Amino acid sequence: MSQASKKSATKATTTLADQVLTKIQTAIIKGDLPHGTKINEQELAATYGISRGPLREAISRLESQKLIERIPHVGARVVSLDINELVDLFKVREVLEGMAARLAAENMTDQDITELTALLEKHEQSEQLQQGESYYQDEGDLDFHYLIITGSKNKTLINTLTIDLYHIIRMYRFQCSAETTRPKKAFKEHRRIIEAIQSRDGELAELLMKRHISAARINTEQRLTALSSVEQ
Amino acid sequence: MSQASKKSATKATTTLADQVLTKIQTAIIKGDLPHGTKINEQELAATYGISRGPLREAISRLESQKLIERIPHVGARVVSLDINELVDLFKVREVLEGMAARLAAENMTDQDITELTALLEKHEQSEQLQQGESYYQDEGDLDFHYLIITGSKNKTLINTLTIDLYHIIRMYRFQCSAETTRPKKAFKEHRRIIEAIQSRDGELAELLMKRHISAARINTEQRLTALSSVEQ
DNA sequence: TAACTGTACATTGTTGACAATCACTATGGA
DNA sequence: TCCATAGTGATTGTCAACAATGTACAGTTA
Repeated sequence: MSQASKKSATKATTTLADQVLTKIQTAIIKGDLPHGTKINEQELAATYGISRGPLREAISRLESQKLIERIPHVGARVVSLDINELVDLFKVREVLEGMAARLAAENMTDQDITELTALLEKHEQSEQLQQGESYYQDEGDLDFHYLIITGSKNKTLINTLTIDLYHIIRMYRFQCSAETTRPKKAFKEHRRIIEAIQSRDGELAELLMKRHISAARINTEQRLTALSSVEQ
Repeated sequence: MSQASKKSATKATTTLADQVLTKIQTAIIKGDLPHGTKINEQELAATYGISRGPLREAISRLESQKLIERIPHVGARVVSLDINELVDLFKVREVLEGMAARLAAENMTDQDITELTALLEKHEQSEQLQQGESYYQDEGDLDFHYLIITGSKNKTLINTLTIDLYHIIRMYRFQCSAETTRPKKAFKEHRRIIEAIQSRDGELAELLMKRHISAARINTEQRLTALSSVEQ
């Protein structure tokens, strides 16, 4: 009965601002709203068929997710990726997700770990199926990291990573198709991390996660510096 | 002198939402709006003499600063401190500020370090003057940490610590007068951290900062568990 | 008495109009 | 030609009224 009242929560009883928020989120992440795009309030409001009120609410949240930047009386823009800032982000990720892996090894329940291994096996299959296609692998990789983050059971850590930092990471990944060059390596690294968590070796899990992200960072740096030198 | 510019900026050409934001911030941090207080929009709007529009904007930002929590169609409440969550926060701080100290040792300019040592000496004087008074010491401690955080020159790290996490830390400190019991110890720890940064020893700076925050956490845990057992 | 139901009230979500501010252009002067 | 400045248009900030939702209370029924 209480479920009957809440079953409609699927999409019926959310607020307008929430609905539009997710739409704009995906638009930014997928690149439909490219970096640096000026956000015109009444234009966007008209696009989504809502008033400026809820739109501004959505913009406010997007700002807290670092997906857009706002200047008073001037307006909002989709955040633009600077290589140095991206490297900074990776370094913070390295530390925080390393911590998450350590805590996950300590605090995950056995069932949590079971789910994690199941996810890994699912990746193994899909990876064999679509070798070059990095799209799903990327989303799967995010799921992997997400499970470990939540497995840490540290609320501040979870919020910081999933709310404050991860949206912009998703954006970057989607638009740069980050892991295309090293999917097999990344997959092996995932497996080792899980093994460390299974054996409740927090220290090792932290070390491996740090290396995993560090490798991704270096890979990214090389790609982007090469890219920017071509542009010039 | 940065505080002087900050003061004038408050009333110059900021938006209404901004002005009210800072007012509510301090109200929450100082405890004028106690933990768990329901936030009534039109009531607060009337209090500050503004409309509900800018007030909702301010609430939105307070939410992103973790000072209040919101439920759609129900309302907003001032966040209430749970001991476990506070410990979680400290642990994340430990890792991130440790990282900040390491990066500060690597990236701070000589002038940055000069300012840092000047701050320390200022603390030394004021500490001798007002032994028991923890008020200023707390704010000074925050300045110390703030300088090191910004000294890391890592934008993501700076934003995460100063915007996403530090407001709630300030709230806790102010209301629980955290460091009253160990001001001298804390001061010595500060000095050693600075020495490590001066000698550009990032590893040592990180270690010392982690210990410094860890000690504060343990101190806090003991105080709060004692407090809660008394309440029961 | 306890639980359920429906109604009335209070609060939040949404809207469109109005005011304040900024960016751009053109005009004038040096 | 260049710079400064004032005017114009567009955009954001603010407001007050309206709609939708949740909450509390009263009344009814088992």
